[in-house]
Amino acid sequence: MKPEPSEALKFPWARGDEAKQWADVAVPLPLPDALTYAVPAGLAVPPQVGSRVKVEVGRRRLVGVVMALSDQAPEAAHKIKPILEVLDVEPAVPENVLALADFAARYYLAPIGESVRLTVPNGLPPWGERRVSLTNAGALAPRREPAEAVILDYLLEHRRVRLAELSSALEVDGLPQHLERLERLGLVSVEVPGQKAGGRYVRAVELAPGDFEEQREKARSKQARAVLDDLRALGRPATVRDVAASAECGVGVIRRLIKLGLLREFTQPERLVLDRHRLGGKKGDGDPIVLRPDQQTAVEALHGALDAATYAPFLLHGVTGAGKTEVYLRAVERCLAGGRSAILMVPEIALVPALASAVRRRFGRDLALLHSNLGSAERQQEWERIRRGEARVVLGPRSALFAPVASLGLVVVDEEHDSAYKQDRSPRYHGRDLALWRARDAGAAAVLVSATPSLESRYNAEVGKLGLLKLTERAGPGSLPRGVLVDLRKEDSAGKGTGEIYFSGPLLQELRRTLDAGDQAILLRNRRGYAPVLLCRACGEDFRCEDCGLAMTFHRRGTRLSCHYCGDERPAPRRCPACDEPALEPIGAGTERVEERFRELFPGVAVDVLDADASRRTGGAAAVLERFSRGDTQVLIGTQMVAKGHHFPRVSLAAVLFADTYLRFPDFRAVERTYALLTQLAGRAGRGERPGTVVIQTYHPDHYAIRAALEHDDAVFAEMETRFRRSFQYPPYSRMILVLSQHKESPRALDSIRQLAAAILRDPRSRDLRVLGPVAAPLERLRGRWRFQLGLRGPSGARLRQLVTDALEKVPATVRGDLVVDVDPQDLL
DNA sequence: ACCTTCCGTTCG
DNA sequence: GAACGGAAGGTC
Repeated sequence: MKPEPSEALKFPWARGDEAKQWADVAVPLPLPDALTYAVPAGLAVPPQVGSRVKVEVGRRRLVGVVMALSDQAPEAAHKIKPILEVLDVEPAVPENVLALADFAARYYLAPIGESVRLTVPNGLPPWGERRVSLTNAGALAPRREPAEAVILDYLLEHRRVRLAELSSALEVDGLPQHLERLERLGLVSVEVPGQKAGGRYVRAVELAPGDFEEQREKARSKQARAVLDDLRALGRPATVRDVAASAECGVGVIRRLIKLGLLREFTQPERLVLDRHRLGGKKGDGDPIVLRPDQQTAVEALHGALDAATYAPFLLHGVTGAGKTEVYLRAVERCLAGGRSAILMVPEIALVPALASAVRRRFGRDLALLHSNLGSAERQQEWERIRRGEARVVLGPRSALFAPVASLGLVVVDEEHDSAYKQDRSPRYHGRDLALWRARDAGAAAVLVSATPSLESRYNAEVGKLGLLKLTERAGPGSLPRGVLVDLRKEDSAGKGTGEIYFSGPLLQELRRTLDAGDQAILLRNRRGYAPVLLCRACGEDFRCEDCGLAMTFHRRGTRLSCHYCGDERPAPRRCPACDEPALEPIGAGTERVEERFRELFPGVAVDVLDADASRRTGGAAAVLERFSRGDTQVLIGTQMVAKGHHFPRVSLAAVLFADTYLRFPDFRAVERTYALLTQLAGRAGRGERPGTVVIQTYHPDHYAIRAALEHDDAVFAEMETRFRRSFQYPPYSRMILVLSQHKESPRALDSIRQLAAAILRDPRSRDLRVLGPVAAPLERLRGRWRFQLGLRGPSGARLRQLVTDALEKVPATVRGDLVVDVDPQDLL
């Protein structure tokens, strides 16, 4: 029963929100909207907007996030279930982040729950699946509070238990709050399923149960007795290392005691030490850099915007090596000085270890570093540091945009043109575009940074939506590299085997010169594996993936065939299984084969491969980059990863073996991608004292993207590409939505997309649209499902989204289930 | 008559 | 996304 307003006046201590009896909760299911739950009286903790709550959905128990509270009963006729439990004393998600998630869900036509899931550090895994265990500190800590003592002692007994078990075994009120506190104190660790556990496990020992004196007799040596005495005095388990140190004995003594059954050994998660991500260097290292005038101008513009503390978006455009990083790092400093926080986004943090350590050096403990290798507890810890304002600089990939930063003053989007900012599953959000939304919402400055800005950002700068900050010179000693164009049409093909990648005469010459001078070289080949096709010369069998219908890539390492589209793998046969002839021939070349060929051509030269396979194998891309950076390897062969923003002063040659890989993609952004990749690659050469050279091998030597990259003529590229986009009405001169229909029965997939197309075309508002399709998608079949797509272009994004939303509602639910909507698509595959 | 599998529906 | 239930198809 809700109190009348007059009653509330009579009881002024009654807080307003106590009257809220209904809560809209976003749950991790693909439902368009939040579900309404009742707020039962007598909850230990009242729910607030942003609180995580446990609720029943159907027969399942899930964790959701409260989106809104209301004192008005919902109109709906269905039953309303109660909130079972409130998991956070303070809201886990600040309202501004919730607003961002809500906007993302609506803009990208995605389920609210999938969007809200991004706002909590480890998503919203099913309740009860999580496992709780004790850390060292938890085992050793004094028991301060009865309820927590019960929890800790239970864990001491049972090691590692499912949360559901813990909550049924212990009759502890407010278990989640206690666990949350204990986890914050580092006494327990909560693992989230499907994610790497936080920290490593260490061995720990405790006294075996039984009579102590009796056992002490069996110990025999003085050191062994000391071990037992110490452990008894401690009263808790301890790590092997700690015991050994305290008893001043070797680990051997302890091992013997375990064998004798006097000690019990077990493993437990190591206490989290985030310092393992410390990247060297201390705050304030390094010489102060003197800015060039163009940098100075940019910095002043940013400082002005930060001081004004209103929304101010910029495009920072400058050639590679122009010192863009220094400019935005100074902006971050100014932002901190003004008492606000900054988010710094990069496409893939694993590929920029040098930037990460530079930022660490500069901001020290102020930095929260988010990356995909964080365990769940580590991620949570970083998220907490941000929420409490301990860390005011957040460095991470697109997901960092959802960090619970309280007073945001600046968002930086480095390499803003990079398509890694677009998430390829729901919600299909673009980190750069959402960054601008969040900055505007927070009254913050935003800086999009690139040497090769996306056409969208160039356009926005032109129409005044972004303030243009241009850096025109290259900083430091390096000058722009000399370009060498190799026309593959004219090259003598006598020297190359079937479909092999070709080291042309000019490339070999440049390579020899570089290696003789003791310099380093980077070779780009944008395909991993040994050969994209394995072909039987006798019968024509070409080993296609059963689920995708595309040729599987041959990997010589491990002799496997792998489908690069669905990830399926199988052993590669030695002779053709169809005709039994030993006539299998690898056609074409990926990084593995380029490496092989290189070793033949340059025996003894230290070479390394950087691609998805290699970095999985050798302990991460960072390790490969580190070896190259130290000079342990002289040549780096790899996929587009090698072109990212690394700074290697000793690289004087960068070459792309086949520049046309993207050019033929049926995608209007193919040219832009090629240009950005080639320009970035060229930017790797000649960053030190020595002048650099870039070699481009291509069958399209006259293409403007290749010319512009070779001659560093950004204006020419921008003009040509703008003309193309404008005359064909492609983004940014239109807005686009791509709808994909997929089903394992091809006619069904086609029917679904046809129904949607019909619903759209029936709508009079579709008059000014350009409609492509329905047509078979470029990847016609993927993971066993046939794919058709419908491309829609129109002058207004909002109207386009509305039209699609309405059409989706008119179509039966089964049809809708086959469809995937991509707003502002980056890839048309 | 009974069981298994597929597919569509629903979640407050 | 996944659990449920009805329909369809197969089995004794």
